[in-house]
Amino acid sequence: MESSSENVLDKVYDPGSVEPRWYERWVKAGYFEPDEKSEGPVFSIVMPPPNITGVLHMGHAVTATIEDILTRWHRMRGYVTLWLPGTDHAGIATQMVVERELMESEGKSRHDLGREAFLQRVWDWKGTYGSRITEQHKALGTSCDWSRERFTLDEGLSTAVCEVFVRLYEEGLVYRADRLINWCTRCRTALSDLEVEHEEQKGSLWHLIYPVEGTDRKLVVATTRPETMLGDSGVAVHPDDERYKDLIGKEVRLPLTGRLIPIVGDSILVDPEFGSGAVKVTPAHDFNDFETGLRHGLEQIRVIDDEGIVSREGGPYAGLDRFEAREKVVEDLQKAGLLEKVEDYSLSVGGCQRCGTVVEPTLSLQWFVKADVLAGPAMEAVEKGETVFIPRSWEKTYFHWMRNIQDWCISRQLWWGHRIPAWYCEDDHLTVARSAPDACAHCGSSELRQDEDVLDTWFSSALWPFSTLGWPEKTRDLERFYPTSVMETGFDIIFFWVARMMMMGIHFMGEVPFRTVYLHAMVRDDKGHKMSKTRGNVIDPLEVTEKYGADALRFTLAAMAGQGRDIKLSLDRVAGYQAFANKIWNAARFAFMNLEGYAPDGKEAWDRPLDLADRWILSRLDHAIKHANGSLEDYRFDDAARAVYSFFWHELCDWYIELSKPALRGELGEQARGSSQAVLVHCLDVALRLLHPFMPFVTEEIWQKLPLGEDRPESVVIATYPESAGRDSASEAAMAPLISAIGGVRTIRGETGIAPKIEVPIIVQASLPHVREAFQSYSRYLVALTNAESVVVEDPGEQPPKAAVHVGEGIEVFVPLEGLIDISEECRRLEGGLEKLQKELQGLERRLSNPKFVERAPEEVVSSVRERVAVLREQQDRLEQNLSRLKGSREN
RNA sequence: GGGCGGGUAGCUCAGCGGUAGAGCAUCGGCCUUACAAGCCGAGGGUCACAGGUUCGAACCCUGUUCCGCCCA
Repeated sequence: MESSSENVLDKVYDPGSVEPRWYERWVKAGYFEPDEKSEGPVFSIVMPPPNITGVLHMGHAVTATIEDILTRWHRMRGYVTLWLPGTDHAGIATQMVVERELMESEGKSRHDLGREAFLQRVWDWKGTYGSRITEQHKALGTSCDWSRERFTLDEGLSTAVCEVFVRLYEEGLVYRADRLINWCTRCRTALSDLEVEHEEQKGSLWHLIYPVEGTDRKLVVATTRPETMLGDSGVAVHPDDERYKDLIGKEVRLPLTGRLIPIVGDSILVDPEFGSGAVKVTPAHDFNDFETGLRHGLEQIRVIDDEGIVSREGGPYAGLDRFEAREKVVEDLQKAGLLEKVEDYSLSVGGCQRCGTVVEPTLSLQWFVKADVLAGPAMEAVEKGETVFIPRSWEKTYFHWMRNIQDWCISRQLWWGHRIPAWYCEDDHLTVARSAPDACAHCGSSELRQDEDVLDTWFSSALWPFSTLGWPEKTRDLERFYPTSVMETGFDIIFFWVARMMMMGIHFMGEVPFRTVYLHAMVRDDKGHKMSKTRGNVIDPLEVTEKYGADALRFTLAAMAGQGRDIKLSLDRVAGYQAFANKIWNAARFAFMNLEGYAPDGKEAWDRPLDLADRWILSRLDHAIKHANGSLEDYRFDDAARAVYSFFWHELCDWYIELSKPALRGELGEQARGSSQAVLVHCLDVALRLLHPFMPFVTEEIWQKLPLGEDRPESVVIATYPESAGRDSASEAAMAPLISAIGGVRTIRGETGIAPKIEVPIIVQASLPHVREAFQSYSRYLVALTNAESVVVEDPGEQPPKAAVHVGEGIEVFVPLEGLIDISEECRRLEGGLEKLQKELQGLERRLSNPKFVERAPEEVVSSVRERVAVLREQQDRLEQNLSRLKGSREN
C-alpha cells in the first residue's frame, strides 16, 4: 500500500469486527504449522489437553495466553515452532455427563444400554460437544497447529497407551494386587491418592470400651469412624507402654459382634501419648491399619461394600448405609454401656474429586504402577537441571512428592477410557498382550475375557509429550520436537501430570519430556477467591473477550502473570487494557492522517536527517525492545508487557507524537516531515511487532495497513521480532533537560491555575553551554508542549521579579506573568517545594557526615550521593533566591 | 502436625542491599483537529510487628502475628 490517504481508521477500535477475520486467514495461510524445510532452531510446546467436557475458563485462558506469547515470540524469532493442541477424554467426568444425560432423557442407566451401546453414546456426545473448548481457544487467538490436533483416545495415542502398559508389565512395573485403595461409593470406581481431596471437618471422637477376654480389664479405643469397628481385627498398644504391656498376646471380645480379636504391640501405629494409648485396627478400611494388619498378620474384613453399604460381615448391621450404621453402632454401644465418652474433634475427610462423596478406603483387586522405580530418574533429571522449573521454588514441591511417592492405582471401574490390555481365562490366569490373544499364556485356554476396567485418564496424559508426536513409531515429529521446549501449566497439576510425564518420558524416550516447566498462578476473582460455579464468581473468558476484545484479556493476563502469585482478575483492569488497544489504534490513526506523500524508499529511519526527538524516540524504542526480549527470556511476562505498554503510551504517544506534530504538519519543511513520517512508521512497525505476541489481532490489523515497502512479510505473524541494536544515550541525555523544563512549565500551569489556552512567555536559564544550545535549537518543543508564546534562553543571572519558577537540575524555568499569578500563592508553592528538597538534602547529608559511610561504602555510591547533594544544594540556593525576590516584589 | 508463598499508596501489584514505584481509584484543570476508552497537573506509604546483621534494610537473618495454598 503506497498511499495512505484511504487508510483513515474509524475513531474507535472495534475488536469484534477485526478478530475473527484474521484468525481464519492465519490458519488458512498455514502460519501455525512448523516449516518443514527450515533447519532453524526448534521450539515446541504441547498444550495441556483440556477435558472434552470442559468449557473454557480463566485457567485455560492463562495457559493459552502464555503459551501463545511464547509460541508467537519464538516463531517471529525464526524458530521452527510447533504448538500442538489436543483434548483429553476425561474418563470419569465425561462418563458422568453422558450418564446423567441418559438418565434425564431416557431414564436409563449405562447398564441398561450395555457397554458397547453406551460407549457409542459417549462418542456421539464427543462428536457434538467435544470440540467446543477447541473452538473457544481459537477466539483467544491461539496460534496452535490444528493440523496436528490430538485426542487421548485417538488410535495412535491408544496404541501408545497399550504399548506402555504392556512394556511396564513386562518390566514388572505394572502389577495387579489386592491393596487398599480409595473407593468412591458413588462413582463406583477406584481412585488414585491424588483424586481424593482432603477437607478439614468437624466431627467427633468416640471412645469405645473393649473388654479384654478372660480378665475384668477393659481397653478404651478412640475412633472417628465407629462403624468400622465391625471390621476390627485387632487392637494395638505401644509395646513399651507399661499400662498395657502385659496385655499383648491376649484377646479382646469385640462388642456387638462378639468376635475375639488379638491385642498386638505396635510402635508405628500407636502414639502412647494420644488418647488412651490403645488403637482399634481395621485393616480393610484404613490405610494405617492396613499396614499394621500386614505387620501382624491380622484378618482383613471388608464390612463396607462398593456402594457404601454394610456387608454381611457386619452381622446385624448388614444392609445399612455406612453413615446410618455409624449412628446405630454408637447407639447400641451406648446402650451396652460400652461408650466411654464422645469428644468434639476436627478431622480430615477425603472426598471424591469429581462428586465430593466421602471416599471409602477399601481392600480391592486393582492394577498399580510401581512408582518409586520411575521416580528416581525423574528426580535426578531435575537435580541435574535437565528440566528446570519456573518459578524454581516448585522444584521443592516436586521433590517432596517424588520422594514420598506411593504406587499409583491406575485401574478404574469405568467404561469410557483405554481398556486394560489384560485377559483372563476361566481359571483366572492372566495374559497381558498388545492385542487380544488367542490363548491363555498359562494354560492355553481359548476362553478369554478382557479385563473390564479402563485406565486412569492421567495414565494416557502422562504420555502426552511423546504419544502426540507419533510414538511408538519413530516419526520425524518425534525426532524434531521431543523433548519439547516448555511445559506451561497450572501448579495444581504438578503431581497429577507434570511429575508423571517426567517419569514416563524419561522411561520411554530416555530423555526428559520438556526442558522448562513454567507454572502459572491460579486465577482468582478480584477479591482473591477461587472462581467456582457454586460461589457464582466465575468470570467467563469468552464474555470478557466479547466485551473487551481478546487482545485486552490476553494483555491483562500477561500483565498480571507475575511469578509466584495468584492472579486476581478484575474487569477494571481488562477495561484499562482495552483502552490501551484503543490507544494503539488511535496512534496509528494519527499516523495515517499524517502520512500523505510518504512512500517507503528502502531507507532506514535512522539513515535520514534526524531531529533530537527522532533520535530520542528511536533510542527509547531500542530500550523497550531490549527490555521486552530480556523479560521474555526470563518468563517475566508482566515485566515485558509493562515495558512495551509504557513505551507505547508514555513515550511514543505522550512525547514523540506530540513533539513531531509541527514537523508532520510540514511547518519545518519537507525534509523534516519526511523524517518524522519515517520515524513514526518505524516506531509503529517495531512496536506492533513487539506487541504482537501479546495482542495479535489489533497489531495485525494495523500492521497490514502500514506502508512498509514491497519486501514486507505478508503478515506480522511471520515478521521478525525486533532485536536491540543499541541505545543512543547522547540523545537521551540531551532530551532530559527539555523534558524537565516542559514538566516544570506544566506544573506551574497546573498549580497556579493558568488556563491552558493562555500562551505564556518562558525564560530558561541554564549554566551549561550545550544545554543552552539544546534549548535554543529545540525551543519549539517547549512551544509545542506547553503552549508557550515565546522562549528566551539565557545564562544564569537576573530573573524577572514576578515570575513563577521551576528549578531543575542545572536549569531554571520562569513563567513571568505579572497579574496572572498570585504572588503569595507562588511563595507558598515554592516554600512547599523547598521543604521537600531540604528533607531529602538532610537525609543525604546525614549519610555523608557519617565517617563510616564514607569509609566503607563503595566509591560510586559515595560520589553519587555527593553529586546529588551538590545538585540539591544548588537547587536549594536558587529556590531561596527566587523566593526572596518574590517576597521582595510582593512588598513593592 | 510438616512444608511453601505472601502481608509495600484506597484497590491490584512491581521493586528484593544504596534518593519508596506503576496501573486503577481520588482531587484540580482541559471538548488542545489521533484518542474524553483522551490530555495536563496534584495529593496519598513509620514497606505487618519486634529484634539482629550492615556505613546503609521494604530488600538479608531470627522471632511474633495474620492470610492463602499444598502435604499428612
